[in-house]
Amino acid sequence: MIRFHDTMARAKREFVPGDPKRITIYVCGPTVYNRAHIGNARPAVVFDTLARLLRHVYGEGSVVHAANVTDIEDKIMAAAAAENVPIETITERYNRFYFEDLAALGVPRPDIVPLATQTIPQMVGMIERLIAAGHAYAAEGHVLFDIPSWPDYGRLSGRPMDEMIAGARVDVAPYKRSPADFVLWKPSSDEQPGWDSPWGRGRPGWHIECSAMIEAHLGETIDIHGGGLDLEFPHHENEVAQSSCSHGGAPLARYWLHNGMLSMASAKMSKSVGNVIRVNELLDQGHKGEVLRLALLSAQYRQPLEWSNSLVAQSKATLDRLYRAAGDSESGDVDSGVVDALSDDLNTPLALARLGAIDDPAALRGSAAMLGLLGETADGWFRGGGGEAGGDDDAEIERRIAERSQAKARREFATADRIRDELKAQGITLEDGAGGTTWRR
RNA sequence: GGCCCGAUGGCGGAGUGGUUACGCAGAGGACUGCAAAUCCUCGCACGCCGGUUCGAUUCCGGCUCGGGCCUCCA
Repeated sequence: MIRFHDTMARAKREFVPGDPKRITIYVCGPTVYNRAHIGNARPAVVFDTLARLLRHVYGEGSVVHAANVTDIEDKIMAAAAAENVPIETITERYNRFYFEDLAALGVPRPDIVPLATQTIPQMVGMIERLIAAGHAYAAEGHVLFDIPSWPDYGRLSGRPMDEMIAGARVDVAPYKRSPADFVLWKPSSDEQPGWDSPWGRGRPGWHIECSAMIEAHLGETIDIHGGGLDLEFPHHENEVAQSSCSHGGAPLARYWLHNGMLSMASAKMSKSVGNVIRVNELLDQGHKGEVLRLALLSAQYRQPLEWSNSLVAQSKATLDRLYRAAGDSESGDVDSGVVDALSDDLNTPLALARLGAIDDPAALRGSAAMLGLLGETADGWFRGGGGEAGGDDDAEIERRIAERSQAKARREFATADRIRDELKAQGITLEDGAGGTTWRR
């Protein structure tokens, strides 16, 4: 039995998909105007792991995993203006970087990656239905969602609606009927990107994108909606309102899963605070993507996670040990203890602990795949990354080792140790085993 | 201010009403020419104050501290 903590229910619930042959997952993706930091990568890694579990349990072709890319947004427009280029230049660049970074973390491209700019007609259609149903209104070129028209507003995030309406503390635009009403569509000037609509040339608000993309690609009610905890309000709350109100009250998602935030220096990692470290920076520092992935999975996904050098170092050490244990074996059966741990609200730390207890190298490798780990050979893991980093190539290393072995055979240990020290200086560690000497970088 | 979450050993991090992980780091031992790796052993914890209970780290209440959302945010 799989159980997930459902934000809407505020409790763990047994997972029962609407259709076990087609389990639908949607995760809010990036707005592509700069490079992803490691905090942005957490939901991608978490929900990729979730998809791996579901595919294992329900069958390879049973999961449809979608994650959007927001490629029209005011920050993108600002970035494009700063470089004096069209927004496509910005969005295509960072879209590509985003999936490159994720690939390094062992996250494959989701099955469906809709672009906001290619879903405009669906958004317009949804807005029209919301207006017709009395849940939205047009005013001064804008269209706004009418929050008082939807009594369930606030249920997901557990906020009383009347308080929110009364407590809006930002400047309230004059065209809003109620302070908390949010924008579905806004007008664009001639210079700004825009699309023709019944309300004039304009562009969509952020929240409607996800609702429309889910409707277009996955249907009215999906099984799992994921995303960062910081999106719970207002973004997800608004999605619920838009989708339910345009679908005659049908729920948007059966299960809402929210991952906790990554922090650094004890504060949430965020661009506005500036305490971010980008995925590509970490990779450039020589950390392998799999190490970063393990670090992200070292805490259960709902918990906050403090990012630090020590976390990365510990993850590296753990992975080294796992690779040594796995050796060069083929991938074998998945350990049921690992599946059980993941089935309990994706308890990755417990799954990792059980992984470490597996004796059989093939089972270890097969089980690690559930977490997206141990994806390469042990040789590749320990010896890869050489060559261009300077130092000897593999053949030269082998020659030096042979030289040292001969010295050892003559019991000239000073010579043997000198060779070992010289290799050590190049980052090559030797291990004398029963079957001869092995080495790793 | 409102709403919500967390507090476990040097560090990371599960879990449990009564013997509790696991990893990293550390100590000792085996092995080794010496190392490395591996194996064995060891030490160290459940924020504070009450309550319930035969018994609480685990349940309840209060407190303190930390964090998140309420504005863009994974």
